Amino acid sequence: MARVAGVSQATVSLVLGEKWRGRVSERTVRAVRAAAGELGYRPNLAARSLRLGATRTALLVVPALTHEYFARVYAGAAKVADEHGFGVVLYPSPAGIGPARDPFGSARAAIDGVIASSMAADALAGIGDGGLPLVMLDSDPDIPGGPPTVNLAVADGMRQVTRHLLDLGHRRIAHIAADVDTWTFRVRTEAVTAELAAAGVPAAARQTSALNVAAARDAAVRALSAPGPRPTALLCDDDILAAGACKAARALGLRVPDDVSVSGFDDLALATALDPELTTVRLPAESIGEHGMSALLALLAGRPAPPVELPLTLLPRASTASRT
Amino acid sequence: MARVAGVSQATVSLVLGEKWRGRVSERTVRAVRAAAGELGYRPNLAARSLRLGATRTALLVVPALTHEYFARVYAGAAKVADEHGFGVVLYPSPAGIGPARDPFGSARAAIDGVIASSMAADALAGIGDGGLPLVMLDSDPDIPGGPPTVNLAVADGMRQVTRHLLDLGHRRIAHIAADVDTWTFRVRTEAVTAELAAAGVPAAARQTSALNVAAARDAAVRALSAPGPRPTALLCDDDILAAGACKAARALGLRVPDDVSVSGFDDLALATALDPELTTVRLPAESIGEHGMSALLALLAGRPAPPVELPLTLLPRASTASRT
DNA sequence: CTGTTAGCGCGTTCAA
DNA sequence: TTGAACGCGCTAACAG
Repeated sequence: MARVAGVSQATVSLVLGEKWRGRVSERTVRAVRAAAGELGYRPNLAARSLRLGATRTALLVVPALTHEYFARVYAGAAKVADEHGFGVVLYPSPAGIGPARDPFGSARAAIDGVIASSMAADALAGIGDGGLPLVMLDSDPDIPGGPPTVNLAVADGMRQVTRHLLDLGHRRIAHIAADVDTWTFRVRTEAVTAELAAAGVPAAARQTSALNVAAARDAAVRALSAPGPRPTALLCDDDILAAGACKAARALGLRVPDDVSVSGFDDLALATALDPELTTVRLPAESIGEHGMSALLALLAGRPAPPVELPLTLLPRASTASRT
Repeated sequence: MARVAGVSQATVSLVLGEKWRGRVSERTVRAVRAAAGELGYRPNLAARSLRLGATRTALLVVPALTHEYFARVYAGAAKVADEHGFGVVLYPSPAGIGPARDPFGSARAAIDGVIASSMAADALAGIGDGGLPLVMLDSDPDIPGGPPTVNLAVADGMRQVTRHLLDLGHRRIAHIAADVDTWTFRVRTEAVTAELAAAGVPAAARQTSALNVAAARDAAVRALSAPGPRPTALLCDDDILAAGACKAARALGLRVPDDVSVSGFDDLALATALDPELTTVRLPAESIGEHGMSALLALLAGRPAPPVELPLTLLPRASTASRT
């Protein structure tokens, strides 16, 4: 207690709470601040939370922390949270390799609200959303009256890649799809199908794969060695899948992009680590984190949080080329 | 308040705290539990923390969340934390692109202890280590009387790679070193130097590089096009650097591993995404997280936490081959 | 075996 | 302008 610090106690609260407009004298304020500095005073968060009923902490639920995308979403959310005196704690959902089942057991900090990223709607039911303010990132926006959403223009991004391949003259395009049942991946498949149909090109042969390099390699081998004319382009749902596709091509003696073009999605660090560098679509991951946190903040303040949709940009690089 | 739930209040505390061995009757216990279920009762963490003076939460400080290694350390730490009713909150240190300066502002949950991973000793001074129990991961163990440490046998790992290249017949080995001033990287350089000297092989030409692919590529180009005989192997401090090295080789018209061998360190997902797959050293990331949390738990319980050193294993893959 | 009481550190309201 | 008193929800000690 900084009452040793000269004057009183409630005064301290006023000063450190910046609420002394016309209540405390300048001199006293300086005294309190000095004392607080000397004693290295730290307000007790637990007591403050108890009194205020709020913890100024948000929970970010992600399917898997090891995917670079979510680390960037976290960074974005943490940035704007910090600007408002909020904290963010991570909860890697059990759907991934996640350790715990209950966020209130794992990230046991008390929580004012939840931000869920790229989660299946039902996986979220497990979360203790007992009336907690909730914002959904990169999720199905079609729920009327549902929580506020911050979305990526995933469909448009996928359309851009498809068109890019089409423009390069490709007509036999295989789609390496992630077999993850979330909105973000369902939309990708739909967009590819629709865009191809609109161009009057035969529907893509589709192979599904788990989200890892080895599985993607196998899927791509299947796509490339299927009966009938060989695809000239492999359109992948994710950079990780694209990495597997490149390996598959090489294993079959095909060169990228000379014999087969490969495109990714996400623009992970991986995309430029590969050789040739991956044509892919950049996702504004930090930005979606920032918008998500802003929406949650709005919710907590009782303000409405209008839905947001963030644009994606195609990054043509060396892994795609004209059909020769 | 679950006192509406039948009996009393302190009784509830006992029941939910599993401390009613010979204090409360079976019947009452059932009544309390039923009521708690009906009312969807959630103990208030803030109040509990206030009363107990402990938050059962640990802070994990990492240099950068986007590096897959730290995500895995977190997963390990979170796993054992959860087993003990603890939570883990992440604090990406400002040294990286991190958002905030003060962990008590950013990850504002109150903290019982701190686990610092791969941090420079001085960067840690900024952390509010005001007498907080501290465990250091993958850090300089040479501080006597310092905090408990959990270390990786980094030197041994680096020795294994060096020996591997030596055994393959390489005599002109260039070292692509990360220019990050932390123990873990300093040790790598020392180990390479020592092992080469022990084998009576000329010291490695060394190029330093920031920890990203583009910088590594440039560094590797410098190493490969330096005056004098060209190195036949590129020994890299990290898989990311190795990815850059592979690109450099190819840009110079050299084949990996036929013309030049490349080795990495960390066994990231990247290592098997590349083609050829990277010879690298596997780091038991989850394991170091687990041991770190265990050590912190020991500290909090007043038990001593003996230093731990975890072994590393060499993973020979396709990016290294005999000198032809 | 069960209920009562006190106080953790803070913000706030009320009286001086 | 400031000090004193109350209560947030919980648990540990003690009284019944």
